[in-house]
Amino acid sequence: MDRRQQKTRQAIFHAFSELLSVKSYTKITVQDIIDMANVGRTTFYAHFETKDHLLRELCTDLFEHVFSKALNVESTHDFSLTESNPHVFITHILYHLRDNKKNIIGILNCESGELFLRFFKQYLNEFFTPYMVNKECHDVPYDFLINHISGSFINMIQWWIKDDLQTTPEKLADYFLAVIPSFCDNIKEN
Amino acid sequence: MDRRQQKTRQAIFHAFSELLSVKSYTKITVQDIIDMANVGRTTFYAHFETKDHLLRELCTDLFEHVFSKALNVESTHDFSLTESNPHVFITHILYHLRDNKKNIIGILNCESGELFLRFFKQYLNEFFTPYMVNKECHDVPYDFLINHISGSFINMIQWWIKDDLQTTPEKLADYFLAVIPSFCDNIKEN
DNA sequence: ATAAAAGTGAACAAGATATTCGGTATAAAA
DNA sequence: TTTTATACCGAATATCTTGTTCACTTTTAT
Repeated sequence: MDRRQQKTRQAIFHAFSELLSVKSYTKITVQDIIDMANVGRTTFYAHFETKDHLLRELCTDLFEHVFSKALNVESTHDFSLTESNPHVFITHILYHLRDNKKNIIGILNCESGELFLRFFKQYLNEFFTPYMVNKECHDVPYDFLINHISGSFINMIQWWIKDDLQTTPEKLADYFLAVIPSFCDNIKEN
Repeated sequence: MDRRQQKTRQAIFHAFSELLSVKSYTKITVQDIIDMANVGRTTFYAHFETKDHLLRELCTDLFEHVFSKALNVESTHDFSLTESNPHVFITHILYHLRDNKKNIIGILNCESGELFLRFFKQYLNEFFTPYMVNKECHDVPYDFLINHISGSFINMIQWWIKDDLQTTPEKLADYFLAVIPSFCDNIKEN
């Protein structure tokens, strides 16, 4: 790929990321982005169809990164039977989110995280699914439960950010597992 | 208050409500609203500073209504010691939400429910607080827990709407209580 | 060296927000 | 009933944002 393309693409991503840590997504204009990225208007639209597509790609990159690492851990360890695994993975994800603090804060900060959250939830659903397969013991529908777990995770992240990421990932993972019924069994055996 | 004011205000609210059941909040323009409400542009801005303020007021009205009814039940019954109360109240709220289906769907439908959800959560926090006072038994911070419960409720509503309100309020209240640890104790004694 | 690809900036159309202003209709007070 | 205040009207306007077009320049690859 052309070196110029990479550079502009990176410049746009970087500018967008910077802006997200300052103001919320809806308030950011394309003008803001191209000013900060120092690229032409035409160039922006050559790379990204709309501002939404840019966000979409940023989210994809971010989650791909965060979850691939988490899933690497999963593949190097034999995960299916180790009882503390959910805790390990959750902690990992939280660490990676904290590393990307700058990006996610702007997206989640109070308003307009819909797109981000939809992405996030999608990844989480996929992520949590393996832990759910044999948990039909609860008297609630499967998709209600998975929705509840993923939603609770996201909700926790928002709480975390509002608290300015004071809580450690380990402690947060504890809280999460303590409050989610499906995983309670696992954690209480420790 | 001037009769004309009431009429236009009501017309705007009604138009807005109608539009919300057709298209999502962000897609609705002020032009749409004043066309449907059949009022002048100036009039709209005389009543509401911005479109956001209109939504804000609509939300306030809605929640005021929903929760006041729920709290009425609370005051007529002796709530503090009846074990099935949480279930009764939650069911009530769900019924009222279903009655206002038309309004909330447009706001929550996929995008841009931030404002609504913030309001909702605020009310829910207040609502759930009395049930929390003596529940420090869990090994998670109090505000984490209340955030988790309110968040789970909202998350459930979104699941419900996506499912086109198929589930009955009673069943949904069951699911909710089954999945929320603080209330598990109550429900399991039945 | 040259053709292909990428970037530039200015201009433009379309659509939305929010304000202004002179004039009209209506409600409440005299 | 007349008067007065105020709510409403609608057209015009300034401003902002998005997304496109076009003629031109720079960079990369062969």
